[in-house]
This record gives sequence, structure tokens and C-alpha cells, in this order.
Amino acid sequence: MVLDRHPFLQRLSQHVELAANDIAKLESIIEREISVRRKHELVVAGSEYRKLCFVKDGNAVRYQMLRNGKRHILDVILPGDVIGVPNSFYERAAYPVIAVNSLTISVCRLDDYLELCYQRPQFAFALCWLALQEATTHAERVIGHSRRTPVEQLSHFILEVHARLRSVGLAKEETFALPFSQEIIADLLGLSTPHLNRVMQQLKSQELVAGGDGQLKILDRETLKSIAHYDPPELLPIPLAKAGLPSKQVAIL
Amino acid sequence: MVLDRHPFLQRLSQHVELAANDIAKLESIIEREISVRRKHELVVAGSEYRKLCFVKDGNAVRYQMLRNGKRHILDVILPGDVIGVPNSFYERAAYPVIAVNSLTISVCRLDDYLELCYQRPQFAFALCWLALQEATTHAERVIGHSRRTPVEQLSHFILEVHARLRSVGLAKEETFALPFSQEIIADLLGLSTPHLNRVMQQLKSQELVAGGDGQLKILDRETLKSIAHYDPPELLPIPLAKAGLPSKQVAIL
DNA sequence: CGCCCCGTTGAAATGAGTCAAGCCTTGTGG
DNA sequence: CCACAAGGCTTGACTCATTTCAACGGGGCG
Repeated sequence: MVLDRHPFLQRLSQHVELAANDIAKLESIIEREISVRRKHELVVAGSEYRKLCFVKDGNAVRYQMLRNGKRHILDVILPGDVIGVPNSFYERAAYPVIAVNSLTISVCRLDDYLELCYQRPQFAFALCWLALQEATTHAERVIGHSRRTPVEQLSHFILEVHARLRSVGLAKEETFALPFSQEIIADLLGLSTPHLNRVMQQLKSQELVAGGDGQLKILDRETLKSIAHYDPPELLPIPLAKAGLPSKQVAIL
Repeated sequence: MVLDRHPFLQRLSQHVELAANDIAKLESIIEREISVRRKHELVVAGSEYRKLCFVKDGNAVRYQMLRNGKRHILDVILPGDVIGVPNSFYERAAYPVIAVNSLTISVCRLDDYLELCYQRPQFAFALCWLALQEATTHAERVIGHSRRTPVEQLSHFILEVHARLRSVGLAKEETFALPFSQEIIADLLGLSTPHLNRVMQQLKSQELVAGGDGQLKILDRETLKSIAHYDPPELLPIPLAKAGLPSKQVAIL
């Protein structure tokens, strides 16, 4: 099975109950599974991009270059995320995506997915829910940048990544692999690398987190949460079709 | 007609062609049209909120309070926007919404809308597209906060609001009513009011914009665009159902 | 072995926040 | 009809967090 235990399905299943033939339908439009090497650009800015890539393993970042040579990272991409939201929905891709380590993705054509949505609206909802999560992640990031202190931001980032990894079974209770360099985190949080480094040391010296070498351990989750204002909102489950509909219509759901 | 020339429909029609009976369907789930007075909270943080409100006229802001007493504004809400995205999709509303001047909205129940989506998937797509726009707006805001200078940010904000107002026919070529106080704009952009004020003056002294008294005129759009890195990505049109589907299915699209 | 990437540290410059005060306009109530 | 209050805008001075620039150490990889 192409999608067996795929982290994307793990993530979806938290919001909606998928029937076996839903999964089969989704599988049928997966074109192929490919690997991408570190530092390879999956999505080139300004190109037409019309794929959805369900990340099976590995990490990437979505970013934007600014005139002054600065890079800003919009989002880190973890297993279970979808590359192509939102890029594939624009005439031309707005935000390039680059792999930060070797990446395995399952690829389908956007058109095929959208057609599937007409056949089974729950896939349209899945897309909505992804977009809503995306919007919320960004919203939290916005708040972080403008109204949280660097310590608060970093705390928030750590908790967020941990939660996202946990939700696809890639993090232990309090320990996880943080696959991003300080430069990447700095570019994500809008800090300079030296400053991020100092902030990181601060968290460690206060014994809130420990780690190094790509591993991070959360020592004092409660304090960290309160520092970060971390209180992630929970999405409703995706609604199911009303039972009372005429059978003809139920059939195509 | 309840929704006749409703700015929300104007906005939607840029992405999808709506048949008369689609509009009728949407109208049928509108519960009522209500007015909200300035400074009134439409959505209370932490409450369960299960409505979608299509803004017909007036303005609001979605914000969040932080522990330290600071307010951060996530987004300004203009006619044509939908209040309840994303709040209504969470167990409890995450971001309160408050009217900044008198507001007229058309309200429907979220459940009714979602059910409509199962009947006519293009409404699910409409929701996706809204969420994607939301995500993109926030993404640009994120970039603004962390990697744009205040001048760049303000320029971007001016161009963004102008474009959003134009798309619902509420702005002239280069002039529009800016219904937000400097305090609100500062809280949105993550600046202090005094600083925003100085930045505003800078833009005026460079003869990029002019105005006052709630009116703003863009004098030099090109320079402003280049300062702001303003290059908004364009969403694809919402796909229509494949022609080849059985007629029963086409009928319900 | 040497290169490159990543993390770390230091010192100096500056942009933006904070606090505080004053002005102008608008709206309101006496 | 006037006076006062409130909200929004403007200005100035001071402070300090963060950036910038520069340099160094270690470790992994070719």
C-alpha cells in the first residue's frame, strides 16, 4: 500500500474518519513517490507549480528572498505536511520550497486532487482544514514576531514543532529531533543568528530545555508553555455528510 | 434579494462563476442581517462561535491580547470578508473580533454552510480559497514583521488595503477611505503608535502618499510597490466540475 | 588533510520602544 | 450655544534590546 501509515493520513485521521475506499481513491491519484536531496529546490519561485506533495519523511522550508538579500522563512515543513499549499493554488508559485535534509514525498497532480474533491467533498474539507491550520500557524507567527519577546518566540517554536511531530508519531513524550540549524530558526523567527544563539542558551541555562546535536529535550513544559503563551486552538472535526440526503447524493460523497 | 450586490459575492465571483441557484441556495441559509455598533465585540475569546458573518459594510479587527497587556491585531476586516474564518472552526474562538465602526453583516450558521458544501462542493472550495487568502495575508504579514522595515511595512499595508477595497468596489483608482486609527495600524504592524506616526510622515514627506482625515491618496504607486516588495500572488480560479460526470452529479454542482 | 557548515563569542552602532506632554478635532451635555 | 471631555495625532528625549560585523573553534565529509 502506497499510503500505508503515511504521516499525512495520520494527520488527516485526527480530523476526519476515512473509509478504506476513500484512502484507495487518494492512493489512485498518487503519481509516484520521490526522494529529494538536501538543498534541492522543490518549488521554484515564479514557476507554475501544480502538484501536491505529501511529505512522508524529511524536512523542508518555505521561504522568501527579499531585495536586500535577506531570507525569510515562512514555515518549516515536517512529515505529514503538504507541499503545494498554498503555492499550487497561485498562477505562479510565490514561495520557493527547499529541502533541508533528504526528503521523501508522495506526489499527485493538483487537478486530480481537485477532481477528487468534487467526487468526495470530504477531501475538499481536508484541504480547507489544512489551509486553516496554515493560516493559524502563520497567525501565531505574526503575533510572535511583533509582540512576543525572542525568548517567548523560541519557546513557542519549540512547543509547536514538538506538537506537530508528536501528531505524526515522530516525537517522544518530551524529546525530539530538531532538524533545523540555528540559522534556519533565526530566519523563521526573524532574529539574527547570534541573537538566536544567545536566546537558546538562556533557555538552557534556565533549565527549561536541554539538548544539542539535533536533539532537544523539554525539561519544564509548564513554564515553557506559560512563557510562550502557548495554547493551541483545536480544530473541529470535519463534518460528515448528513444522513438524510437522497441516496444518489450519499453515493458520491 | 438579501445578497444582491453583496461585497462577499463580488469577491467570490472573482474566483468562481456562481449560478443563480447557487446564490439562491446561499441566500436560503442566511439567518438574518444585523448591525453591530462601534467597539462592540462580535466574537468573544474562548466562547464557542459557530457562525459565518459576511461583512456587508463597515470594519472590524481580529486581535489577541497578550499577558503583558499588549494587544496585537491579526487582521483588519473589510467589507467582503467573512467573520468566523477561522474562529468558528475551533472548539473555542481563539481570536476576538471587535467592530471599529458600525458594521452590517449577513449571518448564517456554520453547520448550514458546511451542509451546503456537501450539496455543492464549490462552496467548500470557496471556503478553501478564503482560508488560502487568509493564510497568504498572514504570510505577508509575517514577512513584514520580521524582515521588512517599518516604511516597507506601512507601504505594504496601504497597498494591500487599497487592493482589498478595490476588489469590492470601495476604492477609487488611487484614493480610498482608510477607516483605521494609527493606533490600530500600529498594533497590526507591530509598531508603537509614535513610531508609526513618524513613518507615516516619512511616506508623506517623500510624496508617496497624501491624505489625512481618514482619506488616503496614493501618489506614486510604482515607487510604493517597489519599496513594499508588493507583488500579490494571484489565486487560480476555482475549478468547475468535470463535464464528463454523470448528469445526476452535474445537477448538484 | 582541508574545507565548509554550524555554533559560539565579543564589541560597537542604531533603530525602535517607552514615557510624557501638548494639540486639534469631534461630539456631547449643560 | 458654549464648554468640556475624549480620542486621535504629533513631538521630543532617553534607554536599551537587537543588529551588524568580525573572528574563532569544532566536527563531519569529501
